[in-house]
Amino acid sequence: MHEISHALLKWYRKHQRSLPWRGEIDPYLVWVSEIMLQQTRVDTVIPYYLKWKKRFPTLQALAAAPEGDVLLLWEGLGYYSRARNLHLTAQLIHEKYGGVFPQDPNRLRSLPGIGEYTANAIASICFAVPLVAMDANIKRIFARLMDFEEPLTSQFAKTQLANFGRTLLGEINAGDLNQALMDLGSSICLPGDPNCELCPLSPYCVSHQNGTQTQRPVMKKKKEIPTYQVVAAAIINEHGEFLLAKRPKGGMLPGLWEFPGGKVEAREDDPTALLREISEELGTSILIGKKIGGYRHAYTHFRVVVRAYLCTLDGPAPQALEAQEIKWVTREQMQGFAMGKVDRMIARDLCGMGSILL
DNA sequence: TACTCGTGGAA
DNA sequence: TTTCCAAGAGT
Repeated sequence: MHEISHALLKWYRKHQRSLPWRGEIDPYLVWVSEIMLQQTRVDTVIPYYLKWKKRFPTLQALAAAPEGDVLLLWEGLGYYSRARNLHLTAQLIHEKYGGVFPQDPNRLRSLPGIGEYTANAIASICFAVPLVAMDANIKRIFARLMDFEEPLTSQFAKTQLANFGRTLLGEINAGDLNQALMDLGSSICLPGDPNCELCPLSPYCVSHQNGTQTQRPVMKKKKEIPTYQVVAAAIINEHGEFLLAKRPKGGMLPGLWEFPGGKVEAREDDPTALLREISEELGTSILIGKKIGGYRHAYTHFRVVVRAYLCTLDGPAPQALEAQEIKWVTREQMQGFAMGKVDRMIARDLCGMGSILL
């Protein structure tokens, strides 16, 4: 074990990546980077991290910001509850901890959006607490080093991984170990086709010796994902403003703005579905005009094919029956409202349409 | 335990 | 085009 960590740190000293948050010890910034990096690639995170650091340089700046600003900066990163939890936790630390980041992993763990991984990452990197931050990279590396033959989802597997990590850690600095393993996992010990020839740990890797490295870790097969047909209405009023709805809490994309609409049910055509959705969501009716565009998008558990139509109101004033809030906004104002990918594409196409006539 | 929650890049 | 899946958390 001692030899493994020695070989790893020797490799890390030479090959570690240069990243905007690498070497950072301000727990606020380490926290922000760790949250952004959850399920998200480094190359995607970097521009967001730099923007964030500029706009919200301190925990106090974040705590004082309006939620709309936070979501707008986050737009495009996905998993938007991360942004709301950052905001929430900043306010919580500001109020309950006097703005000082807690160091105790258990206390960190109790904050919204901080789970076991992130708590251990912050504690190890900022405060040298001796804990392994068990992310997907580290699990994969450990599973290969051990040639672990089962999926990693069981409690038994988690115990095995934790024991292996504790032994490997020994007296090494945990922040260095964690970041070294993550760099190795992202550049050498890749999920699909690991570069074992370049790996400093291959002499100690059981799956490499057994030739099973591409089969580790054993993954459970995932179920198929459905595709839904969806319609959306860009309702324009006499001032050239469009109706946006703020999505409800609890579902997808909470707090983000969208064009009203929804799923086309079985045996419905687009107009029928759209009129039904507008009635349910806004308590009014519309006239459906020309098609703005068609959009394909893949979420984690389903795909959608969205068709958006230019519409006008044909009934009483719309009410926010399901949305948190509704608002008439000009095309120019729309970029100031945080949206998911599909609605942003619709908004973009709307802006490219020039003068609009039904 | 298993499912929900986004998006984009790579193969 | 499709599939995979990335520094996970919450329920």
